[in-house]
Amino acid sequence: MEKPAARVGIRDVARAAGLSITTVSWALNDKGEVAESTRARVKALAAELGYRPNQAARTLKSGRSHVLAVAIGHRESAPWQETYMPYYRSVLAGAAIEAVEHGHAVAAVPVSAEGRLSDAVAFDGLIVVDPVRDDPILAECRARGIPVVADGRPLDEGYDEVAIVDSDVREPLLRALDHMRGAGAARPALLTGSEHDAYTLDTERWYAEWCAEHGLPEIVERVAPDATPAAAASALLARGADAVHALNETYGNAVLARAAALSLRLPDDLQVTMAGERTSAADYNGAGYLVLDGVGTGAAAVRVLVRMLEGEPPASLRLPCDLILPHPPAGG
Amino acid sequence: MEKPAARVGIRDVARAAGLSITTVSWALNDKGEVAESTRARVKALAAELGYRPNQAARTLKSGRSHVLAVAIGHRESAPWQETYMPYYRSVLAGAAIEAVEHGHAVAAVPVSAEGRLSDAVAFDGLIVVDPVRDDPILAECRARGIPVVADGRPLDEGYDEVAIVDSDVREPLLRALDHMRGAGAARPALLTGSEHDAYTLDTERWYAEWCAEHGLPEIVERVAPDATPAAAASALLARGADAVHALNETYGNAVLARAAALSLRLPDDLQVTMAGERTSAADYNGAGYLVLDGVGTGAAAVRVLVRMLEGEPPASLRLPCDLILPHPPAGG
DNA sequence: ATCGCGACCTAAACCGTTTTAGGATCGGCG
DNA sequence: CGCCGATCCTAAAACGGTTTAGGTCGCGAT
Repeated sequence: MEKPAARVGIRDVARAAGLSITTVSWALNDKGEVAESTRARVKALAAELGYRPNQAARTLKSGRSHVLAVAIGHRESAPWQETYMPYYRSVLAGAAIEAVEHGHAVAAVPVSAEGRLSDAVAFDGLIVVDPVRDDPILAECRARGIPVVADGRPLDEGYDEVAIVDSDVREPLLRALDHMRGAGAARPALLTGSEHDAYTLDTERWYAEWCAEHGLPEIVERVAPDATPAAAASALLARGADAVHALNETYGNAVLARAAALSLRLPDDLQVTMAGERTSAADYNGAGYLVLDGVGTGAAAVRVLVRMLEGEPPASLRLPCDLILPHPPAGG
Repeated sequence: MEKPAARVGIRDVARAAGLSITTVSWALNDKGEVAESTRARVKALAAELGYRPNQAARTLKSGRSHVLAVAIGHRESAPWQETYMPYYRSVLAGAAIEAVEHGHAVAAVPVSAEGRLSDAVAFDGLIVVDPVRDDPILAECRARGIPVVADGRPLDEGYDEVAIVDSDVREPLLRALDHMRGAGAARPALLTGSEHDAYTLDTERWYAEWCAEHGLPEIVERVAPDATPAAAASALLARGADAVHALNETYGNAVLARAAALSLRLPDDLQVTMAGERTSAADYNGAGYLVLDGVGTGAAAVRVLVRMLEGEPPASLRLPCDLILPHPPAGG
């Protein structure tokens, strides 16, 4: 009943057309010198036969797989899953959607615990989210000559061949802090994490600089790798913070949850801002958001990477980062 | 300065070892009859030389690319991006992580507007999220003999070769409705969407059956393809609903936002449940959640698909779906 | 008639693996 | 001595495209 459905290859098309496979290949790819009539006939015939070129063969010959990889993992812990994965998967989805426009596909490729890229799948270029210090992935790509786009500045020096795509967080962060101070915050705090990436380190530094500039005490609570954000949020509020900026939504929501448990009212009793995606939660929960557009970042990374694959030099890109302040109280 | 970094291939290893490429291939892949000492020597040498097998060649020969595709798109509208993409990308991320365990990579492959799968990348099997009626993707995969796992039951009959992975929503949905009724809801409503997939249609049917069973009026508001969830949420509350179940988080958050704007208190003035991921927002916003575990679903789909690729018959899988009821009021 | 050239097409090499089919060497046994 | 089987290894044929290096033909110019 079921035919083996033998795949139709270029040889089948050539045989049916009474032509050589060279001519068929040329006709289908708009290359070489082929009579226009022949070209049209071959194309029609290929469509009729349901010819689909074998991508593996194509890749083998051309060296181009049209796959862009997004490195996943190197943080396999539960905290990573909970805290970083939301952003990571937005980047992945944004990259996937953008890649379509450029005739590429995006693959999530694993990174082993030791930081080696899986060679389970062939890819032309790589997107790395939040490189860490002494990042083994960057080193490997350099050795293998793989074009890389990093989302977030590499901490290691000398990676000139790596293009950087990141969000301009500094300015909106300062505005958020200014806003909370302007609204009366005397003890604005920072809820941060334990990752050693540029985003975390920069946020901490900018917060510290801002505190120094305004003569305010630094109140920093760090979520330890094996601790919960809820615990850190509790500790922070116990230290008398009357405003909190959280590094990400997981941490920010932990603060909101703790505030709700303590029956604190936003923004009168406590002000909260966090970095995170623009979600519909921003419409009702009374917190301010530094909008990190993961989808847009993934898309931008793909655009940059595609240009690099076309031979252009690495061109970094800084994305604007919006600040959404909490809605005024209803009826106000 | 920059060496061409000529890729080292199996021939280079063979030459260095003074062996044939066959022996090297066998030694590295633990196949064939190779002296154990030789095998070890070859492996060491390959590692030393930095040999990485060319996946395209491997795929060409074996017919296996070790890439699992997740079909993306077929809904390119802005509402899709806002409402469905969050779930979609959870599935994608979950699939990507699980695939690692099985030596596979996951690629997001585009579907053209006409519903044809891109052939930009080779893959061994496909995961389709929420197939629609007369789904062209399913038809194409059948024609091409590609193994498929559907997240959500296909609406078309006769796709026996397609394995189904979905969440068991019915039971927790009924419990959520019962809970709201038990807490005093006289006009429990449904905020639903316009997609023609099993999840949407089933939810609507179960709600209707539940209303009939309890002699309650059906209050259904549907977010039209070109309308905003906010408008639908407003309309729903204007119709006097005192409890709402929302089809997804985007819709549910629209209800919460509207409730906040009207200064309605949860759960006294309004009860809200929604289907969605278990996010940290559930800890503070007073709504109940039907936990749709997109990450877990993606992972399960990969497991099922991998087994199919190993030759086993399609085995469908139903995932349990938790119901998280709102936290009791603080201090209660 | 012959040459040159453009237009169109083809045979065969090539990409880097895996796999098939078949050596070579050696010890043991009749 | 000759044969056999076990053991370890190799030459060459795939896999399915793209590309290189021609080949043939017809026609206008010499």
